[in-house]
Amino acid sequence: MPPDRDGKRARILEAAYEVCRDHGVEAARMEEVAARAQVSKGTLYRYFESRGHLLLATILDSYEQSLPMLPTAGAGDPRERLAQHVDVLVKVLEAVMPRMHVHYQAWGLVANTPELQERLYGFLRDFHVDRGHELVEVIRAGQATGVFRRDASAAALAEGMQALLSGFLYRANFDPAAAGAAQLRQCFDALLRDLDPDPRAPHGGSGA
Amino acid sequence: MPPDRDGKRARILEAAYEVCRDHGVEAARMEEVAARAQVSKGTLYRYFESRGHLLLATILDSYEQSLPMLPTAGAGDPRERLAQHVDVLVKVLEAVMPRMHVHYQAWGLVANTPELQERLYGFLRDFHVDRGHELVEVIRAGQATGVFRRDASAAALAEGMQALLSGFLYRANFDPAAAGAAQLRQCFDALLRDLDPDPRAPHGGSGA
Amino acid sequence: MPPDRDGKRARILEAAYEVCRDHGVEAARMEEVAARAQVSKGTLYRYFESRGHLLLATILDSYEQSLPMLPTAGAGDPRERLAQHVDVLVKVLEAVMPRMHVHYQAWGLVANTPELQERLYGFLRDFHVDRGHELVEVIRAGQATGVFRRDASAAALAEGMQALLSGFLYRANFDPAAAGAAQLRQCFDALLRDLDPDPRAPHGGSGA
Amino acid sequence: MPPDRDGKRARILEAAYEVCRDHGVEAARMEEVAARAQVSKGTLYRYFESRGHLLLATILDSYEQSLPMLPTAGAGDPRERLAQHVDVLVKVLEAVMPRMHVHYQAWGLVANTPELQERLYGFLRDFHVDRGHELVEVIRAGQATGVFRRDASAAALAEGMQALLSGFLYRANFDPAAAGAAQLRQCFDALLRDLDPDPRAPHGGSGA
DNA sequence: AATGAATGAGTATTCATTCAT
DNA sequence: TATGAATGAATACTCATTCAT
Repeated sequence: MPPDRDGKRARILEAAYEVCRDHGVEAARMEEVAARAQVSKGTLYRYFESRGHLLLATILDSYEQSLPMLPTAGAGDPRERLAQHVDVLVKVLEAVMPRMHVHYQAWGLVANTPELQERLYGFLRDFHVDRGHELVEVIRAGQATGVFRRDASAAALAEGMQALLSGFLYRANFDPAAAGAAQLRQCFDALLRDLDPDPRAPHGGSGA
Repeated sequence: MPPDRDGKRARILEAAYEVCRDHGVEAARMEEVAARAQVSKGTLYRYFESRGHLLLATILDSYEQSLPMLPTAGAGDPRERLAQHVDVLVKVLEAVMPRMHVHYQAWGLVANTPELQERLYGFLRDFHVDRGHELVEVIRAGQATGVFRRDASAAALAEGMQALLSGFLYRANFDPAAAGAAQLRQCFDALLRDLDPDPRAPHGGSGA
Repeated sequence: MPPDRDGKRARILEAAYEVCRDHGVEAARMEEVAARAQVSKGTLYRYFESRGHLLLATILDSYEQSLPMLPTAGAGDPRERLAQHVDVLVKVLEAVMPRMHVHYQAWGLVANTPELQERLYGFLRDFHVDRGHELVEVIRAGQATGVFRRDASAAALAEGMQALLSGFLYRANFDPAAAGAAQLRQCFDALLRDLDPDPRAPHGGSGA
Repeated sequence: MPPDRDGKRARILEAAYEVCRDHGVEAARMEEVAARAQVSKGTLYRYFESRGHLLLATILDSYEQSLPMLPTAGAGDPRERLAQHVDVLVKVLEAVMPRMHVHYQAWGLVANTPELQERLYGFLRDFHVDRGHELVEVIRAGQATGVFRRDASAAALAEGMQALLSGFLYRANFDPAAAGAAQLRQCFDALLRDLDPDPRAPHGGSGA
């Protein structure tokens, strides 16, 4: 793990992503990655322990790069903050979708290397858990102030929101037309109507 | 593709699934599949064009085997029929979850073979579309009879239900505790509360 | 370890020996061995676990092939039997000498593989121990009948004979002129004069 | 080849020997040698042309270091001088034995480089020839004064002594228990008994 | 002189696929 | 039809050596 003198590490990751995108993760050859990054094969191994480490790093890096900034959890109208979250999740769909083909191939990559598998799983777990906490917090804030129905399960809704996003990303792989941003937004609206205070009032969400 | 004299084809598929489950899809070797199926390697190629074809068939077969019977779309109380659908989807989660690792690992393999990719994607697309139609039909039936809120978007709810299931299956890979049947059911409940008839008149909310 | 249908195993060992002789053991490449044996690289691995196993087998096989038949330990004049042993050891020198360059390279080959090292060491140990027992037996027989001096140490002489041979083989590597058969025979004569019964009588050995 | 400012050359040779001893000659990497010698890899190449040259120098240096001072050929009782030689050879066995593994492993490496092979072989040849001359001289001196039997072949005995030592060093590699100092001394005794003056007149035995 | 980052040639091994029996 | 021995393409990784700093 050298201190990355000339942005080599970044160049390698970029090159590796391109190769994965063009040929598939499994078919990505170290030689081509090196050539695209304009470094030698040996240099690849100064920055990454093995092909598996490089490719997983590439995928995770690509994942993070494609994630828009999450809304900073601040004080404000919970309804507005939740709407911001919805906006972000929809943007995540749009940003990550083009890279889903590469991301999904990570599952095959890590299957035979416990260390890599644990890294991938840990990354995804942490990501979901963190985002889940934020969502729960926003919902609870709204329930506290009475703008959200108090009987609704904040946990279930937070998980549901994330599952909707994941489900759309999954489907985008093989049916992009059915997994668009507008459709996801509609699903969020339907799900979050559960938060409308009784007696049913118009939902002030981000609906079109 | 001989007509499967002695159940050999099924034996091969079962053996292939077991090998994939035990060693990972990528590490599944034809030799071991043949040995487990008690046939020779040559025989494998009488039933399947290539390793990729066998693996894809294994995934699809395993997918189909793990799907409980979908409720036959019949006439009945739409609320009850929808509840049956929910039950089935939850059961699908439980049935498919143990096989998700294998399913996901196949992604990278088929990605390198356009023919196989199209077959996998087509299968999944059709599967989702068919199930989506059934769900929409049930919801529309309920809306027609007035037991479901008419302003709700049947399409969005149908897609949302499927996305929730897919999202849970995705998350079950790396965080099984967070993706259990009870949690999925809660999400369905929250989402489908959107169908509760509005005591008041429609007000032109965010529905399409 | 297949039953060696067409003498393939022998062909491979022969080819491997030739490659080792021509390029050195360390530089022997599997590809060239396969080409010379007129089999594919894959076939090499059906007969030998690894390059190391193949090369060690080659060296040991070559060692055994170059060993003349040892005199059958039978009843007879111990002096004559001992002379036969001397003849054999001298023949061993002549037979093994051309292969010493290859044999000595075995030491580098096995250094990093405990299994192979143990095999090589065991082979050499057994070989020396067995031959040592035969020599000791012959000398003791002569001492029993009085044709050999009883105070001589049979064990020391047996070990000395073998050490002389090994020492000549060692020296033959870098100074073949100094390690010829005639010189070895002279050394044996000098050493075995220790067996002449006192008072000193002419030694009836194999001296020229 | 700088004049070895700070004992760097010696440090490098010592480090190289240790690495060879610990990991085997073939597995000895320049990087680790440099690290142990606390110099950079580049410095290694200021003192030694190549890895092969360094390794050969290491072997030869180690060989010379492990040799106790040979008895200075002076005037004195030839029997005593010969006994001193025997003592030295036995000490050589003890001193060199621990390093034999390294010495032997070098064989395969130098075999691939004619220049290095010739240097190693020349070194060993010279070493044996020089020592042989000393031994012959001592024996001849004793024969001249009559303390050694005149018919004995000084050349054969000198070669025999060296061969015994080499043979013991060889065997020590794989059967240390059988190649101890006491056993070597016994062999020397048996061989050199050939020098005992014959109480009776020479009878034209096998001597040259 | 010293450093150590970068280079890139070199090769054992695997395993899907074939085809003679 | 079934077999399984034989094939051989394909590739990650190492490490001696160099040379810009």
